[in-house]
Amino acid sequence: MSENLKLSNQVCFPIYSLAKEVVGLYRPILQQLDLTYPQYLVMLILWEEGTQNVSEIGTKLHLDSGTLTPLLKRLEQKKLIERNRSAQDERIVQIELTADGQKMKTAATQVPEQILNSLNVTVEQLEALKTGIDNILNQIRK
Amino acid sequence: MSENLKLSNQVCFPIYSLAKEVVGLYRPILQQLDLTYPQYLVMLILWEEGTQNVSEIGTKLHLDSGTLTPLLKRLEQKKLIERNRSAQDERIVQIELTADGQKMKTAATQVPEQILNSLNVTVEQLEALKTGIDNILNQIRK
DNA sequence: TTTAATTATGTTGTGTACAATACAATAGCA
DNA sequence: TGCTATTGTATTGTACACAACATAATTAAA
Repeated sequence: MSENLKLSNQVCFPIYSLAKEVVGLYRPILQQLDLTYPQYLVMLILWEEGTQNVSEIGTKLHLDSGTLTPLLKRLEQKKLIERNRSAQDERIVQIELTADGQKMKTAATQVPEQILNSLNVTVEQLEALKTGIDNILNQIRK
Repeated sequence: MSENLKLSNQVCFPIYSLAKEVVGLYRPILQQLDLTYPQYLVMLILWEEGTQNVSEIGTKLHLDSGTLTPLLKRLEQKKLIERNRSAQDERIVQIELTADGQKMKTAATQVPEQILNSLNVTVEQLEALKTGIDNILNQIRK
């Protein structure tokens, strides 16, 4: 196999591995909030942008309803969100923070700092990595 | 929130997203071999390095037995591998390619090329990304 | 040599992740 | 208005992914 062909394995596997490591870094930190990483991503969107449709959340996180529906039901069970059908269009389910969910935002402000610490790399390294990843994501998604 | 703190979200989420996109790129290509991406990774190891313990595969892929045992049983059902306990140490399960599994190696040589094409970026971009990812992986794992 | 610790794998439970499908509600159009 | 296509969500089935625990075999130590 030529060197170029090997390269795809040598890049794709580290991408796959790094994502698992990153989720693993979040795990003990988010455990204090009783959240998983995908659940945290949903909460971030609600904290930043307020009430959202299921499909809006799905578009932003690139997750489909088969993933989101059970995930959102778990957040609902924890009393962090409410799921209500829109009166105007009954197909739409609005996802809204509860008071508990809103309150969690304060505790969650500590998460990024803890992650940055455990990543243990320079801001310059992170920014370079972000640029490289965004380039490839744009190529793949366009 | 300071810009630096936002950075962790702005890097970690793209890492998480990119990994899903990459696995998604492999999906239609590997479908022709009736393999998933993690199954393909196991087959790659067996093609390159021959018979392995479960734990050796787990170490190389950073996967635990709760993931590997059912995955390996699925590969066994497809007659691509055999699982045999070692006579010397009966705790050890040796994972060995069948003739069918060995034969698949030829068809699979086309996979890296197809992935490189669909990634649609330059080799330089890929190598830069690989360097960035490997740096962070080393930091996290050390 | 009996016991204790370690090792290797398996099992169970929870939680993504996505394809395929279903279905109800809305929108667009003839 | 009625019909059709589209939209938004839910359901089902398959497959990871990992924590926690269980179990059996081996090794090490007293």
